[in-house]
Amino acid sequence: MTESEFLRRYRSSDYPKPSVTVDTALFTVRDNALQVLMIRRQEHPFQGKLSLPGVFVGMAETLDEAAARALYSKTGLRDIYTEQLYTWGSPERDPRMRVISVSYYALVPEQSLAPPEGPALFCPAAEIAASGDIAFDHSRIVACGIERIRNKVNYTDIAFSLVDEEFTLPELQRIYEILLGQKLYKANFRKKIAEKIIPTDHYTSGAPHRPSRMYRKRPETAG
Amino acid sequence: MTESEFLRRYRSSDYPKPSVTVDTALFTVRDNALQVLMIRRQEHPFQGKLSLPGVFVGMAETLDEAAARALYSKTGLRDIYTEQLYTWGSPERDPRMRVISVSYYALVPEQSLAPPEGPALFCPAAEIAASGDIAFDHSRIVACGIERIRNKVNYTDIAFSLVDEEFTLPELQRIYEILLGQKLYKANFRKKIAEKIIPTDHYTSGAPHRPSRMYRKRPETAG
DNA sequence: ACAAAAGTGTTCGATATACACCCATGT
DNA sequence: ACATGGGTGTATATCGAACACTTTTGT
Repeated sequence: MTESEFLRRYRSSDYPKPSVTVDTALFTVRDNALQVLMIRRQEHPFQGKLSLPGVFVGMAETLDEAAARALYSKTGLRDIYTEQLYTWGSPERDPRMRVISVSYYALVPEQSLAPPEGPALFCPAAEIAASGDIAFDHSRIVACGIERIRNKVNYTDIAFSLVDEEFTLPELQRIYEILLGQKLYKANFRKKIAEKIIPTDHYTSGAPHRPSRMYRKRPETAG
Repeated sequence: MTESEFLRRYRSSDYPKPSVTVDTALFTVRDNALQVLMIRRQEHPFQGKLSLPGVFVGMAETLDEAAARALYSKTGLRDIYTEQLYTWGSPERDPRMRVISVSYYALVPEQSLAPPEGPALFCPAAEIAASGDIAFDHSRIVACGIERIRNKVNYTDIAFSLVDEEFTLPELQRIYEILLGQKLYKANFRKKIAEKIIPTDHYTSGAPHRPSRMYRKRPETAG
């Protein structure tokens, strides 16, 4: 039997088929805290509880596309920093039926976000991660996202995804401090990121102290 | 409508349902190289090509259980170090139908493995990752596993999963060197792992040089 | 005695930590 | 003038890279 013949005879309904969703934790830094976009559920199951924005994976889209679709529908934003987190497959995680959830996280600067509307709202991520009253296993997904972010801050440039295109170093340092959960020394911080940034000739103004210079992220040097 | 009423009326067949598999890359160090267990496919699709051992996820089992099941059926081993890698969801990755693959990797010491039988065989992982002639996207999964291992070697204890319960430091160092792809200095290596090991009073013998002491892994200190 | 590999102490340089000080602005 | 936070130089501690040397076995 040739491969094409095999494929013609193949009956995919012979195999068990769970549903697959993509649930996305959208993080931003607001009010000196890492916050995550949650949805107050209007429908069963878990009506009234908070959950992450999620979509069923369409039969013709990739998982990344499904995540982008979910984010676009909630924020109107495209080209957000997005990364797959983990896949959750406990048979009891959804009371309706067997649902396997591929979780993603995304990072956006606060400035690029419109105020959330309708059932969407931002919540301190640490509180969601610690709460026992969140829909599905989404509390654990948020916890997983926080951990991943904290791990990657020090050896990648993900923190830059949380500031605008042009930013000051005090701003950027505050982001690092919030993600790491600790104060950093100004001088040391600047030495460490010096190679990752490019100065502009813009300065802030209006504050009752010395203006701060604005910078851009230096494009990654390949190799 | 109450939640239980909602659940009674819910028709899960209204939603798209891809198939979900778990594909597991079982790594070991053999012949001074990182090797991975591959299966020569007896059936379509990709008949005759190499693929990773995989199973369809049963409707009542977790993903971890599916991975353990796949490993047990190929190796007869239980309680192997196993970790989820990444989930692959391109619509074209399987020519039969839409299949989403949750990939895992596992690490075992060579000594605990029986010689592979039937269509199973060990292949140098780097070759599989570089090959363009592997079934599905399994070449990329292996590449992803190699990268993950290399990243985790330095800040976790995964290398210990590749040696027996009792091991010598030259043995362990060779594992590290193979995973990292570079020679290490004996003295520095020993200083670094000194806190992770406990000496036994066993020694190797028979070799035409000084015997080496055997060690065990020190149990993780919580906190 | 010698080869071979196990095992240990010490130096050197890079990096991170900590602190001290200067600078520019609004009030 | 001064309070406030932006911005920079310098000393110290810590860690890893590199090397030199000693030890124990089989032949």
